[in-house]
Amino acid sequence: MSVLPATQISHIRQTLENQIDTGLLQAGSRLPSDRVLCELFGTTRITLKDALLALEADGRIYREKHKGWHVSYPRLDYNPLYKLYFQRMVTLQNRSVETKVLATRELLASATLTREMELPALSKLYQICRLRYLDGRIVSYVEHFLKPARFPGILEQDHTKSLTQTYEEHYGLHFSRSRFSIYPAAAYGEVAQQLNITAGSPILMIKRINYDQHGTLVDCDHEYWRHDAVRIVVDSQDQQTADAPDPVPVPAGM
Amino acid sequence: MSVLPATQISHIRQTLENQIDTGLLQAGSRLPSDRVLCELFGTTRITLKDALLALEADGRIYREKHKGWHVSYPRLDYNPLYKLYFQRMVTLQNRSVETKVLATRELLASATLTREMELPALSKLYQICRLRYLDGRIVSYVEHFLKPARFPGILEQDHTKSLTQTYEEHYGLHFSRSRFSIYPAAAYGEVAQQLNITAGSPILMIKRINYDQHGTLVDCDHEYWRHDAVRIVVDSQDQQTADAPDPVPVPAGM
DNA sequence: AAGTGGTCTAGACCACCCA
DNA sequence: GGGTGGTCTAGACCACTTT
Repeated sequence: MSVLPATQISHIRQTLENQIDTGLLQAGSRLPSDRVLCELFGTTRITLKDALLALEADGRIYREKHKGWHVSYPRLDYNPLYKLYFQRMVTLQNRSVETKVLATRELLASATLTREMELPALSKLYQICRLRYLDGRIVSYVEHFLKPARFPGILEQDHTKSLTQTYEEHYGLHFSRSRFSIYPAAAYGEVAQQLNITAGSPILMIKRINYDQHGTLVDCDHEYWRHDAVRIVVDSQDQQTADAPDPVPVPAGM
Repeated sequence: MSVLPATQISHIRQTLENQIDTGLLQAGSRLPSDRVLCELFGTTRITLKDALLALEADGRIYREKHKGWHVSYPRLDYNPLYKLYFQRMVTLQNRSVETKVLATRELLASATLTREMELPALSKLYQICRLRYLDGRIVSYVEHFLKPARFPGILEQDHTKSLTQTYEEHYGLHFSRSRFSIYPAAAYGEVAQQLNITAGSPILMIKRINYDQHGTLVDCDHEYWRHDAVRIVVDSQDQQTADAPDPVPVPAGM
């Protein structure tokens, strides 16, 4: 009764999707090599790749460079309104997180950062680069940019645990406010390398700007997420934000 | 002094990106046809396509089926905490929105919807399908699912203006709370067709469940956004949500 | 009717991973 | 060293849009 797929690509996609949905292919399990799949579906590597790319775009499968295609795991719920400990957000979902520090350095703020953090020209920043593992798998590459004046000596500290916690314990700082900007993008260069994905692969970008208890902008971070690993969850219960004044009726016809 | 790109793909990508950044290619303008670009870069259509797909994943260019590649427009800021009128959110950014109603019908809730809306088995729902245009371009395909008991006769009304407004004016309803779930996905079938994109193209999925002033779940909607057309913006200013109790310190080493 | 993008074939070589 | 995925070539045919 069902309509036959119009193309080989959608046929391959639907077949694999079906095998995943019915549990024949489980989360984390590896698909056969592309040459084997080509044989299986009687097609060429390019056609097969188009089907796999569509499943990747949909977050159903993922790949690590030179290590084949795997079935994706359930997404982590990321709630931007749950401000304090990222680690706690993860453990509440019965999952585990690890953090690896890649580098800490002082640098000159780029043009984009200068704008985003409202800095004067030629400002210096501290940068902390980290890699986050969810249940043992790499899920995000994170860059923190800190205003040096507020965090003397922080580059020498241990950053494998929560940075937010370090802020509180050593600098008496807690966040009163964070501004998030979230959008789909692609990974290149260092980011793609660290996430172990092909340049040009889709990711989810999460940028965050943080203000301390005095309302002062103190740091920001750029999180590059594997796009199949996360879901943004927001609950607007009885909230009214500053930039949402009393609503005015909109003219008809809009 | 700069490192030469390792591959043709990244060379093509960087060249086009540069032309866009410097304004030589402006938002909305069409790239030359793929055969012309192949000639220009001395490569084949498949290699060129890989480069264009990477730029598409990054939201720099977009395509309409059989109509070529175009430079993307600036993203719309979408603030889930700004609850009331979507139309107003758009006009505040000095942009224009239009809505086209595609279909209205009564249907049996799917398994997924039944779970998401906490319905008993075999429930009926009203469905309203709409297409949203931002500055004249299609940006999202939206499906609303309404609990029929709460909205008698609504299928016969005009849905080209704000649905939220209709709720208020005709059914004395306003939202006290909305739960959002946002994640990257791919477009297939009806969605891809209406958005005029190729099946398997990346999109941004925004699911929303709405509660009225009595805290009762009344409707939900599924928004399929062109993934380069939107950015999620959240400001957590002094907010504490119900599912974020007093934070407990996390054991060291997490 | 001409031109465009979408799909598809049948190969090749290389870089990287693992045994 | 064998197998894998990533890159790349040089074509073909079809569906769709535009003129």
